[in-house]
Amino acid sequence: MAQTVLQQAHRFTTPKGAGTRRRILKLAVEFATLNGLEALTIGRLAEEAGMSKSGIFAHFGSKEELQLATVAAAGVTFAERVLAPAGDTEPGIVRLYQLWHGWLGWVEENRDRGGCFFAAASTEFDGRPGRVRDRLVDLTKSWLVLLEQEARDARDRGELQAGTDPRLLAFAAHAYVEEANWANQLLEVENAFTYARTAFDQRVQSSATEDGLEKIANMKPSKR
Amino acid sequence: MAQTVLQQAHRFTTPKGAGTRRRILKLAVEFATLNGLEALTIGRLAEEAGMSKSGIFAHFGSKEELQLATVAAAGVTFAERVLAPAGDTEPGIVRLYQLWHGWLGWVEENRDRGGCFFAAASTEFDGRPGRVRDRLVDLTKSWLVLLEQEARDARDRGELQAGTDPRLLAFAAHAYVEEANWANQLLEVENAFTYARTAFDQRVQSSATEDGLEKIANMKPSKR
DNA sequence: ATAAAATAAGTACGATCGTACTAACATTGG
DNA sequence: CCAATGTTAGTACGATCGTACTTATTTTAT
Repeated sequence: MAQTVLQQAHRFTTPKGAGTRRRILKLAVEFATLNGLEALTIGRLAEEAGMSKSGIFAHFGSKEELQLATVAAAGVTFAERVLAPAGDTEPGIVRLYQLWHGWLGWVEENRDRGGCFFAAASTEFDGRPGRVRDRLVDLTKSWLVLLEQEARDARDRGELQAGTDPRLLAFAAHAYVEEANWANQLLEVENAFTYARTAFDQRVQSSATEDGLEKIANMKPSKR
Repeated sequence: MAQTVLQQAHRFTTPKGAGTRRRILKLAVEFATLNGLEALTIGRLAEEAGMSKSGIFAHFGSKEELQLATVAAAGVTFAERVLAPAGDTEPGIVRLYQLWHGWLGWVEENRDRGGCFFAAASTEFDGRPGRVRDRLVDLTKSWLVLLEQEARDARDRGELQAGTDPRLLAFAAHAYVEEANWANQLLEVENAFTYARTAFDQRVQSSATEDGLEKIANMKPSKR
C-alpha cells in the first residue's frame, strides 16, 4: 500500500525526501549537460547517486517526469544565476548588457562540465514531440523574448538608434552565446568566450546612441 | 566461411552491394538529422530500409562504423551542395558570400527534415570521446577554417577593412547559421533564415571597403 | 550453366533499458 | 516509544539494444 499502481499519494515532502531529490536532480543536470537528457538513464543516475534504481524511480514515477524535473532544476539555476542579479537594474541597454554577460559568464563557468544545459537539451529534443520538448521551448522562448524586450525598451528609451530591430539584435545576441558554447565544447577553442564578448559588444555599440554608449561606459562592477 | 569472425574479407564492392549501402546511408543521414546519431539504431534503420538487422549490420560491422559512415555521407552531400558550386569563384569577399549563402540555403532546404546534420551530431557528440567525435571535429573545424581563410583573403585583397579580424567574422558567420537552424528547429520561427541573412549581410557590409561593397553588389545569379 | 563469391536473412545471447510490485527500513507525530 | 507513514531497496519482466554465428539467397565470373 505504500506505493499504489498510480503512485501519487506522497511526494517526498519530508526533509529527507526533498533533500535527496535535490541531490539527485543536481547530479541529473550535470549528467544531462555532459551526455544528454536521453542518455540520462535511471540506472546510471542511481549509480552516480549511490542508490538503487528503484530508489531513484520512486522519486519521479517515469523517465519523462525525471527529464521534466531535470529541465525545471536547470531552469531554477539559470534564474538564480542570470535573471536574479539583474532584478534591480533599470530596464534598457544596461540590463540587456548585464543579462547577456551574466548568461555568458554562467556558460563559461560550466565550460568543463558540458557548458550550457539548454543548448544540449534543446538541440537533442527539437525533433522529438512531447512534454519535455514543450517545456524546453517554453523556457528558451521566454528567455529570447526577454532579451528582445530589453532591446525594445532600450530603443524606446533612446539608448539604441530608432531603426534598431529588437528581434534581430536578440537573434544575434543569442547566436553569439550558443556559438561560443559550441566552439568551446566541440572544438575546444579557448577564447571562444572572448570572441562572443567582442562580437556582442561591437554589435550593441554599433546600434547604440550617444546616450546608450555613455550608460554602458558607466557600468563597471555589476556588468561583468 | 562467407563471414569470418573478423569480417573484413569483402566490402560490398559489387554494384548491388554499393547501391544498397548508398540507400542505407541516405536513410541514416535523414534519420540521424531528425533523431540524433545515437538514436540511429541498427534495428530502426533496418525497419526503415525494409531489410533485416543482420543485413544492415553486415554492411558496417559495428555501430561506430555505421555512425562514421553516416558522418562521411553527410560530409559528401555538404561538399557537393555547398563547396562545389563555389569552386570556380574568385577567392575573397565574393566567395565568402557565396559559400555562406549556399550553406544557409542548404540548411533551409532541410528545414522540415531536421535541419543541419552537423549541428545535431556535433552537439550530441561534443561530450563523448571517440572516433565519431574526432571526425565531426575535423569536418566542422575545417569548414570554420575555410570561412576564416576566405575572410582573410578578402581583407588582404582590400575588400574588407584592414582592421577586420577574420576569426571574429567567421565566428559570427557560423553563429548566424547555427542560430537560424536552432530557432527554426526548436521554436519553429519561420523567418529565422531571413534574420540570419540580414545579420550576416549587415555584419559583412559594416566591415567591407568601397571595393568590397561594389563586388558584392555585382553578384546576382550565383550568390543566392 | 555452374561453381564461386558476395550479399542478405535467420537465430541466438548477454546487457541494459523502463517500469511494476513487494518488502525492508527510516522518520516523524502522537 | 510506538504506530503510522514516508522513503529506499529488492526482485522480476518484457522490450530492445549491439553483435556473433549459421544458413539461405542472389549476383558475378568462368
